[in-house]
Amino acid sequence: MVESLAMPTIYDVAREAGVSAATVSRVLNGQRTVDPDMVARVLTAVRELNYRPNAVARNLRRSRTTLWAVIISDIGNPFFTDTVRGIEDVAQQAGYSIVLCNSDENPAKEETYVTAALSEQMAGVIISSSGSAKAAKTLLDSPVPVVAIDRVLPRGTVDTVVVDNEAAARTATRHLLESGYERIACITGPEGVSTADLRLRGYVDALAVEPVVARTDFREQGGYDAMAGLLASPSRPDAVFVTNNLMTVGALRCLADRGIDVPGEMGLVGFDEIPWADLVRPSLTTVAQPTYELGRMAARLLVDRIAAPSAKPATVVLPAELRPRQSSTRPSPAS
Amino acid sequence: MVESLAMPTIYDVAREAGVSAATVSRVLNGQRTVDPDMVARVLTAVRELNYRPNAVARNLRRSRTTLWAVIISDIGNPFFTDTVRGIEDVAQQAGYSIVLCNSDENPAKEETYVTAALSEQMAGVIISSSGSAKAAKTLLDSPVPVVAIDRVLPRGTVDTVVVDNEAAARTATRHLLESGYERIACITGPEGVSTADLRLRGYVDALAVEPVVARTDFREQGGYDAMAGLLASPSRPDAVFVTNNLMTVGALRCLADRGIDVPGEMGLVGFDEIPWADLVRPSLTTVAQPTYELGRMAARLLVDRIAAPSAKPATVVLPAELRPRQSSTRPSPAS
DNA sequence: TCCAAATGAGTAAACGATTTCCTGGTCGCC
DNA sequence: GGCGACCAGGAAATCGTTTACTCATTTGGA
Repeated sequence: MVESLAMPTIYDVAREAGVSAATVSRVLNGQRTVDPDMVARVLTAVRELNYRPNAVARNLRRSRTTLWAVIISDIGNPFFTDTVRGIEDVAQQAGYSIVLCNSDENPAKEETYVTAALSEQMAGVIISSSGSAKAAKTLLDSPVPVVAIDRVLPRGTVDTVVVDNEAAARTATRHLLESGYERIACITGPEGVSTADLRLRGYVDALAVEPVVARTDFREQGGYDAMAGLLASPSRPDAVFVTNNLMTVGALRCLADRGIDVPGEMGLVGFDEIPWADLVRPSLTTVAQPTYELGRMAARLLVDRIAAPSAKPATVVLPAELRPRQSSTRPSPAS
Repeated sequence: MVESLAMPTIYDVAREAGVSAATVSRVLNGQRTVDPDMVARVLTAVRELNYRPNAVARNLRRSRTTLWAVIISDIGNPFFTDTVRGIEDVAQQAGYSIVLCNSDENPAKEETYVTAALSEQMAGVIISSSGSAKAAKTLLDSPVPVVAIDRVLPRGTVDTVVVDNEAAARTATRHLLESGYERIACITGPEGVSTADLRLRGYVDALAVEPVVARTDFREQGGYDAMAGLLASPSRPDAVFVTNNLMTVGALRCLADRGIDVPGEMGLVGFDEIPWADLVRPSLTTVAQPTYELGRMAARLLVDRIAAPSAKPATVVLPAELRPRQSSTRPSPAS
């Protein structure tokens, strides 16, 4: 077995086995029956030369790939961990591999990844939009199958998998009201990102009084700063509904830094489950999403879409579930 | 602007602009100076047709790509979040994009991703090996530039970026000893994974007495089960050094479920920083790694390796830092 | 003014696989 | 025995770029 710098091609294998390149291809792809003796010769040649088909050439010739781009907005968000697993499990089953692209809530990065996915002729795209209208338009103008997950695509009529954000936010807000909190604020994400807007709407909807809203990014530092702002404001709340997990952590850290008692002085409900919500003291009340199932469903929709590109786009809405824990359980005023 | 099913090719653009395909290519790649008038015509044609170069064809022709495969062992581990960011920042700078592959600590999956990376002619691979000797051999036998990160590659002489695991484990164990714990156990990962073995060695090294070791996977459930096992064993420890973050969470949850007081009844030090280590009660003593820097360094090594494929492989060892918090602070026996 | 060098654009040959088309041989059936 | 269907294998076209070559034209220097 000679090691050479250049990778062996199918012609090298053909020469070594004494057959034509077409035969090698047929052996490797099992398209047509090939003489058993030749099969054996080809396979040994493949092993001898340590031959590995060049996927780039194959993809060009076939003008399709077996890759999905999964464009998520924050790889550091545990929300996406299970979601990606769900996608991956279905993809594997269907013969696709996934490549993960982390846009980091940055529209420019998102656009880069979208154009890359199109240039690379990806078989499909699953995207949690960071709100870039340009990226959305690029995708919609292209023939590539797309599924939106977690967040709807701006102005997009594509397959979509989301949770019932508005209803879940209403439930969370009502829960705080029922716990006896009176001045409930909301910390939410950027305008134009569907989850931020819908969860805000649910909160406003459930509230009888004037809403108190802090808009920030969906990151931890944003949550920290927003919480600090609310604490300093004249309309200081006695409870807060935070519309994603990272901002919840930020808010929590802000409260801890200032020694503010949760849930005594400040009630807290966060959106998205957090792996350690029950380990922290006080334990965190959260709105849990069926993350793994979201991923599975998105992948299934993508498989179907690839099979039937012109079918009518579907929207799947899954329920989210309130998990009441200590951070929203107001001690009785007797104490 | 006519929408057609087939993507336009460079020849469509050439025809539209009234030039040759070569000229279009030159305009788009800025190789040589082209008549400004032609440049303008080409660019409008590109816009008209919504043309996007086919990266598959380009890669084939150039016989190289601008993609790096980053193969990590667990996407759910926050350790990798910052690491991937570090890699990404350097990659972007150097004109590469990264595709993330999650092996999930599964050697078979890892092998799949390795062969995929080679087939797809990736420009380089950064890998945190889950211990598959086969995957390692495949990589080493190939001409693709490889950098090992976090964990050394089995039997591999490649560029490597790690922390000083043994020293850090010694420090952590000594810290528990100095805090007054006497029967210190160690929960570590699979044999053959370098971090598991080296951290164990550091622990054994620092200990004067007979070590108590539980081997499991690097996952949360494994940590839970290992902790449960230690609690039930005759040689029940009064402190435990856990060699990664997920297992630490598992151990912590096990202790919480059984109502065992930390740090009173059981001291705890975990390897890897955890984003919420200071929010949990008791706060967690950890060995923090320079995660972002690990990623940056690995990416830099990869850039260098691509530039000089036959240079001597380097190993970079970065320091890890003990962050003492409550979980290892034994209350004075007076109480 | 003339020649060499430089420039700019087009033609066509790669890149490495898959797949269509074609050829020669075998088999089965009348 | 003859004819058509079938089969297996090879030659060559093809996917969409980039780029080595070619050639005409311009430029600059002597």
